[in-house]
Amino acid sequence: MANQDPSDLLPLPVAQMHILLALSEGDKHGYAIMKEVDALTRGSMTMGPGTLYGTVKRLLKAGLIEETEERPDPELDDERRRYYRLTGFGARVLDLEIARMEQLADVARERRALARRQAGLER
Amino acid sequence: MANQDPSDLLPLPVAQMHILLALSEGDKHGYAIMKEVDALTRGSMTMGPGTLYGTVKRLLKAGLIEETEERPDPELDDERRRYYRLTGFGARVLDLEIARMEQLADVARERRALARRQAGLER
DNA sequence: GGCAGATATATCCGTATGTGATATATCTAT
DNA sequence: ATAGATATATCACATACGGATATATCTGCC
Repeated sequence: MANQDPSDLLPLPVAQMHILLALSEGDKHGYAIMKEVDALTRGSMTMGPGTLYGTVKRLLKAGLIEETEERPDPELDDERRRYYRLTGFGARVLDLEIARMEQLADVARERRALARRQAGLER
Repeated sequence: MANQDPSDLLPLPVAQMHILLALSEGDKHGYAIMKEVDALTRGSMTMGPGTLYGTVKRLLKAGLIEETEERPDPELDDERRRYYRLTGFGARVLDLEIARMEQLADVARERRALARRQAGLER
């Protein structure tokens, strides 16, 4: 456990960010997370099993996600699955990471616009 | 060289993103880049020399930045410095990375807002 | 002149992260 | 029954990051 300051974990590695985001919709099992990432990025980011299961292990260890015993309708279920859930701590980290990305993207966009304007004037 | 599709390089590692961003303001030498990153993130991200020089090497190799012979006023200069410049290719990659971050942050914010609303209703 | 501290680059090494390949097994639809 | 999708897991390699260390120069100050 040992839940430190969530901002210590920033910037969050991309794979971790994507998994937390997928789980923010609700509990999901590993394979479903992979599909979700694929869908969300319209295929521009494909997360293979190596990245997925390795990263899930790290997220569990860091307490950002937890495995849950709750399972959907037995009809829809599949024994093999292992379901994961975002913890409160994980949600806090995710929110901070989103804010970090937004801030950085904002500053970056401004700078690039300025740079393009200057390049234009020099011609 | 071998300049492939810039989108192949996404997502850009954080350190690479920050260095490209620093250079989007104009040519800079390594140490100045470190300071810039520190300033831009208000100290929340400190880039040490290991990360800096290692990442610069990768960026050069990938053709995202290049070393320039142009130097400022001899009065302001320092022999030890090595100046770097964003290449056209690097600028394209940076723009794509900014767009990726914005898109992801937007979707993420929406999802989190929705999740919070649902958590509220369940109470 | 000499000293202290900031500036500047560079490399090393351990750790963290990411990815493709491979393996194994179960489920689903035909 | 069998083919292909679903599902988890691990391995080995590659890339990325970060602290520590080393070396040297510059700048301001006394």
